[in-house]
Amino acid sequence: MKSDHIPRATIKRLAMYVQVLESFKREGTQVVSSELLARTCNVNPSQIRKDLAYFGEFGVRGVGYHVQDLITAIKRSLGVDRMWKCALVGVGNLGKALLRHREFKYRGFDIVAAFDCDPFKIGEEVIGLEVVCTRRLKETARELDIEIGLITTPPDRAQRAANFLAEAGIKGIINFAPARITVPSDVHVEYVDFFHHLYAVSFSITLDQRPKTQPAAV
Amino acid sequence: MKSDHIPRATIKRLAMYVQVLESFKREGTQVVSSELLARTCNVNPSQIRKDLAYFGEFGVRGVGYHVQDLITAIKRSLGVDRMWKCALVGVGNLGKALLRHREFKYRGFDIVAAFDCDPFKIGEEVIGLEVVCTRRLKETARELDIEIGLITTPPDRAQRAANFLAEAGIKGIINFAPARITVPSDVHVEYVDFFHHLYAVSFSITLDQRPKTQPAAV
DNA sequence: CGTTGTGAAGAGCTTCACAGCG
DNA sequence: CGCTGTGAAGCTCTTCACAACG
Repeated sequence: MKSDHIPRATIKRLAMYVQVLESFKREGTQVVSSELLARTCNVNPSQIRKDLAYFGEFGVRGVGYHVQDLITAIKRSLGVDRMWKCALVGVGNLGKALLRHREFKYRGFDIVAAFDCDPFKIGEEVIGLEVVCTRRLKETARELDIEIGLITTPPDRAQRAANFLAEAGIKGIINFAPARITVPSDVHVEYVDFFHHLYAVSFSITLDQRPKTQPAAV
Repeated sequence: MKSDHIPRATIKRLAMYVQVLESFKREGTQVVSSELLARTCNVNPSQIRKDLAYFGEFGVRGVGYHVQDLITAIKRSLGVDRMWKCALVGVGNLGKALLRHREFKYRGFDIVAAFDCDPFKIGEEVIGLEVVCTRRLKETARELDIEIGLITTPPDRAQRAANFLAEAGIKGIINFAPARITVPSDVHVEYVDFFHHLYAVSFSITLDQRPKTQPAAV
């Protein structure tokens, strides 16, 4: 297969497969079929095989997939088989929480610098990382060879943070601020907004509870 | 229109529209066209009109949409025009961060109880909320009329938390733990895993940088 | 023999194009 | 006149069904 365009949804599922495969690994399972993995992930088995086929042939016919090998293969395909240096902009509640979150480093994303424009925060230390003035972002980021920026500012500061990051030659931005940003076309942006999950649950529950006198609705 | 099935993607976009509309409101804009909103959200204008049409006719032909009215209409459509009582299970780093996150209450999700099974954490207070033993979840949740559960346990405890929540008659679960869970079919589950955004950025950057000697590849 | 990998069919979402209407 | 609301067309992603093969 090895097609040239990979659906966004495939990337999302691959992340899920890794998650599930790692729990299989913890439980000592060495081999999985697409059928078993699919059941655990609530997707169609062919979906999994198709997703994997974008990147190569990782299975053994008649047997299935070797868990550890598949984890390795997916991680390599996604480019997370190495450490990415990240900078965080905006050391508020959310920013601090992310800085303290061990999972980032474990998953291959090392936050090596933290910036804020609040003079009261500059110089402060969060788990051994000194908060630096945002004005010094460009030089610091270049010095440290940072490739990815995490924006955790208030919404009205997000665009400015994005500008600084783009100027610093950063290649990718994950924006946790509830605001849209515009960046040069060579910078990849991802928006994190987990509230839509809360909204989705709220919506589903509300639907269930709305009286269904008329057959339509739902 | 008022169709009976609403795409998941529509819900996600509606959440984004609210976000963007609220920033328009902050800036004093009173009326927006689908074209302007679309440009800000990076989607197609008809997409927006179609998304809204699932729920009603909120616009004025020849004019556009009144910002505040549209916010209200979308929130009502999603069922977030009221306060939802939530319980949080797992008071670790992530759990504490969510408890401290003001945005939850602001967006209509009030975390009124926090549970953990670690005896050292039980009794501890996080922003004025006492951590309660998970074993008392069922009674407490019923007492407080809790409808939504947030799981922030380690992955191997997620299923147990889900079981407790389901038993307590909870209608929806947002699972922040990196693990799949199974619940009775009347419970709505949403998985929050923002790492797939990091993976997506990692993947995009890696693609850009991979030498394209052969036209196929990746 | 059982499971993968994959072309083809199918489903669902997005975009177009324009009628409808303030 | 301009923008919304919407049926129809277009397109992408998902599922099916089976050949390929360890």
